[in-house]
Amino acid sequence: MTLKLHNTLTKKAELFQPLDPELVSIYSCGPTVYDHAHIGNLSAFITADTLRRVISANNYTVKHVMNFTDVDDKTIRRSRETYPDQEAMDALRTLTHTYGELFLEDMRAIGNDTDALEFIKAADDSTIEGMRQMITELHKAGFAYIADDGVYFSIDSYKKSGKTYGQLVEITDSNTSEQRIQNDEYDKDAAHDFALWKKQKPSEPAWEFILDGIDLTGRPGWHIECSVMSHQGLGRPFDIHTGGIDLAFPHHENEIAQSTAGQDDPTYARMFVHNEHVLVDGKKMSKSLGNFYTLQDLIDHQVDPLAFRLLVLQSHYRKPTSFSLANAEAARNRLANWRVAAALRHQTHDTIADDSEKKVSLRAAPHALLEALNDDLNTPQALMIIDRAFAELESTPLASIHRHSLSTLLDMIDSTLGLQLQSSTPDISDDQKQLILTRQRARDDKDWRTSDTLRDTLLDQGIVIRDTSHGPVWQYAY
RNA sequence: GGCGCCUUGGCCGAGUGGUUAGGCAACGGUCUGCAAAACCGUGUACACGGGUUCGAAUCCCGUAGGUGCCUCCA
Repeated sequence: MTLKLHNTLTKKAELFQPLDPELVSIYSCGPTVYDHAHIGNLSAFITADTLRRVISANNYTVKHVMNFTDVDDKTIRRSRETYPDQEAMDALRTLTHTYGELFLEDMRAIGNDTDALEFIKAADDSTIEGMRQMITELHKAGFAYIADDGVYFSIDSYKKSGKTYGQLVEITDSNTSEQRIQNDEYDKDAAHDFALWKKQKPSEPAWEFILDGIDLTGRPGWHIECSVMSHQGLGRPFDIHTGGIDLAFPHHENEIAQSTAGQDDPTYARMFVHNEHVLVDGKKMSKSLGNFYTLQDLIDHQVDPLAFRLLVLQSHYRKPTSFSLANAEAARNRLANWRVAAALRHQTHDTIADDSEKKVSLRAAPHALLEALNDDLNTPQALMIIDRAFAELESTPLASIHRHSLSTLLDMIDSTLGLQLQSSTPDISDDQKQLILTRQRARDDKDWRTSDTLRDTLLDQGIVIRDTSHGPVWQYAY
């Protein structure tokens, strides 16, 4: 079993070989916690979660770090608007804590395992201290310079040290708006130089920072946050860096530059795995276009958050996903059908009447599923395998379905795809089972009135009875 | 302007030189105490124009349309 992943650094699918076979290291760019996440944001985390699940399914132990960007322009601006009476720092903490918690709720709702993640916050004291140290080192080594509004990273110095800027996205003269190098002491030297640290502006939260005897009290730049947090969480280099494709440039490119400037090892992360966007009407879902849905919007439209997860998994992570409520409904129906199959495990047995070779797809499915996922997370292929296996179940009498085979497949689905088919379909109560038996006896006696009444009773409890030629089968009503 | 990507049947969405992807929806039929389900059947799919090839949705060139990044963005 070998796992292949597409690496943005090489633009190719590569065999995944961890630096340390005992512990795979993954860093995922997390949310900026200034507002509710929209479902486009969430889709990136579904991809990251699925990636970790698949690596785990290959029997690796994984350390998966995700950051909270809880200090930047947007969090500061929003916190001042929302809590104008609080001190700047308190307002920032209040706002980011609130949305951080809401984010975690959304994560769990869409099936992402937050317990498997280690979260690091940019505004934590230890992170800030790490950033001060890193900036100080970069400055000492000549890769950073002090301007009147902050500290900048010099891409020119970086390139002169023999490193490559433009590993993820090709940087050409024509797509940089300006690349003249002027050694002004107090200005951003080149258009692409980016801020490592920004000096405090009036009524902004700030942390002390003295560099080269100059008081630079202020706050970190965006890119340095992730370099420091990944370093603190995973060391350097680490195995896989994930994020939305929009982060490839400049964010990840800049992370690479900061983290490898002056280092002997030119590697920051071995692989970058980037997911494509969720589209609405063919356009990227974004706050600025206003064409976004939050998870709550979906719930208001009766879309199960896990159906949204299935919708995301229905398309390959490196292809855009078209979102519409109609598509969400299709995913919801597909998930409902899968839950019907999952509920069958309570109605089957470990010993089966006939062990014919009919259930080929069911038995082969767990292995085929992992094989598909190991092929650069080919979730659409994986879903097809599941559909085939479940379709086979529907035409198979309960007595001929081996419970163990079904449970094995469900375990594989839930562990790799996180669809929670089993926890969403618990067994029915003994009373309810008795009702089904009583109803069946009434049917045998052709007492339709009693049997229909009992069927309605069960329906009121959310359970649907299907009378097959092999006897009654129950499922949850959706 | 620079660097990319995309265009598959009603909708979504895999495939990527020759063999039915799959889902959702729709229509017809069988079965059924009723209901539900199930089962069987039904769709002249690969943007357009050239080229390569025994053979192209798949490779090459061009055209059209769409879209992403280059500024905060998952």
